[in-house]
Amino acid sequence: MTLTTRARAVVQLTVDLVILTVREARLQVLLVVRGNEPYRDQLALPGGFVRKGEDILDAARRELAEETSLDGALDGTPLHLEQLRTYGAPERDPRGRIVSVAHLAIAPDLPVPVAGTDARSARWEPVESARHLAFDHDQILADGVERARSKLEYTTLATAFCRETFTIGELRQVYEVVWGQTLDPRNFNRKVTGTDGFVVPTGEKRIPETGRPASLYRPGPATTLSPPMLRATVDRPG
Amino acid sequence: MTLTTRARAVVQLTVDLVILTVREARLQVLLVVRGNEPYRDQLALPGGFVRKGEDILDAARRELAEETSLDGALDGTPLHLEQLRTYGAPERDPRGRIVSVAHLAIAPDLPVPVAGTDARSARWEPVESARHLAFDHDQILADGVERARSKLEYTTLATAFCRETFTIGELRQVYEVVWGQTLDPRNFNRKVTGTDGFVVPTGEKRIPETGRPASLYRPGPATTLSPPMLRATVDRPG
DNA sequence: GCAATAGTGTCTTTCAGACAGTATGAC
DNA sequence: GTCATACTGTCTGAAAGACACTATTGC
Repeated sequence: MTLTTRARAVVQLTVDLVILTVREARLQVLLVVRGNEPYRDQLALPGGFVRKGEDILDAARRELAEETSLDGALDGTPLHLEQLRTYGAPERDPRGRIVSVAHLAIAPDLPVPVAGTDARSARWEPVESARHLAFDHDQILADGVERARSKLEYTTLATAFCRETFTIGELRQVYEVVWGQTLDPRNFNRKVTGTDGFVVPTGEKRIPETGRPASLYRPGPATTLSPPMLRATVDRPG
Repeated sequence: MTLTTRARAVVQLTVDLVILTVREARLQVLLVVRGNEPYRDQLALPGGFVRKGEDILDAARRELAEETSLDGALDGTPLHLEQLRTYGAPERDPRGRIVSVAHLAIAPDLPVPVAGTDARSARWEPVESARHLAFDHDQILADGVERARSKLEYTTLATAFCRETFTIGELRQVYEVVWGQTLDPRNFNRKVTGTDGFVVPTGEKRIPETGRPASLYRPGPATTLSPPMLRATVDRPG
């Protein structure tokens, strides 16, 4: 039952994190097993309370650093972190009125054992099989994935999924995995290298176990893509 | 000075509204003169406190209805209302820790005197001249305008600026005013009528004071545009 | 030379961008 | 017929989509 009164809501604030990566050719999300009630022993998105006097984005950065043990940066390249949206249904948390400002983080394929500073076990899970999460985290995850998918279209976000340097093939795999569709390597190559400031060649090559070495690139100065990358759109009428 | 402690933040929640419309061939925003401290007698975005037990979106709807005297709907067409982003810098409000969930609302050119239910004077102001607002509302307004601009590209949001029925010329004016650039009427017409589900003809015509009558349309079922409308992009490198 | 992966060139089609003239209604 | 506004048709250029072969390395 929901009671609405004239009284002002007084709430506690949390940040929740949708941390996405591409691992083993799948889009995966970082989940934790909750150590406390409510939803004890259930899977949830990492997150925590905003502290008194702490900025919301700082709180998200703090949680991200704790969960990924990376201080929010990898080899000097800061992880992508942006506010996603705020979830504040009155009954979303049984402990009381707790409003969560969800954030979206994009990480390269990190060293496998991602250990949080606390004893909670953190693990990567493919987004399709990440279901029945605690609270309204199914919804938050879905919104985060959708945001990532659409930002690949008109921004250079895809490079945030890659390590400091990467091959065009790796970048293409990011698109293929996040969008769930295959892309023509020739057309992709033409588009990426023909878009000013998307990627810049390092001049070096990565030698694979077998096959021809691939040229390495690093992210360019551009942040937006125009014209955008196009994916086969699924239009859902109102 | 900002003090960060281990203690959890306890905050009050507000909703602020960026209500945009196209009036007199300009993009305008609804502003109110604050009746109370802080920032008394200064211009601000309309908004108010979320009530105990009240959902955030409901609070935004309530404030929107109060400010526009339209109960969130015009002739049965609900006004467009979406969450924009959350602003929670610790010092953003001198009264204490108050976190604001800003929303973006799009309205057609409403009947001129927009009177709030309370005695505060509300008025339309062109977005370029809406400066020096209370709190961090300059930033919120800028973010709202930017959101509206970019959503015109890949969604059918532009119809939310129009009344129940509209001419292609009126729709084009929305794009021109919001983007601040002129568009070729022939190319615009071809694009809009050629995009499936964007607009549907009503079969009626609007007879102007002078000149040839224009065909009327109403919004179609499509919500996203693909391929998107393109505006001349200003790329800002990272 | 064989296996494995990287990388490229051309044709076709679609669509954006530029541009000027015709149509319809009121007076 | 004049004024004012609505509306349309064609050409051009850019870029997406489809498609198959060559290049480089380790073995």
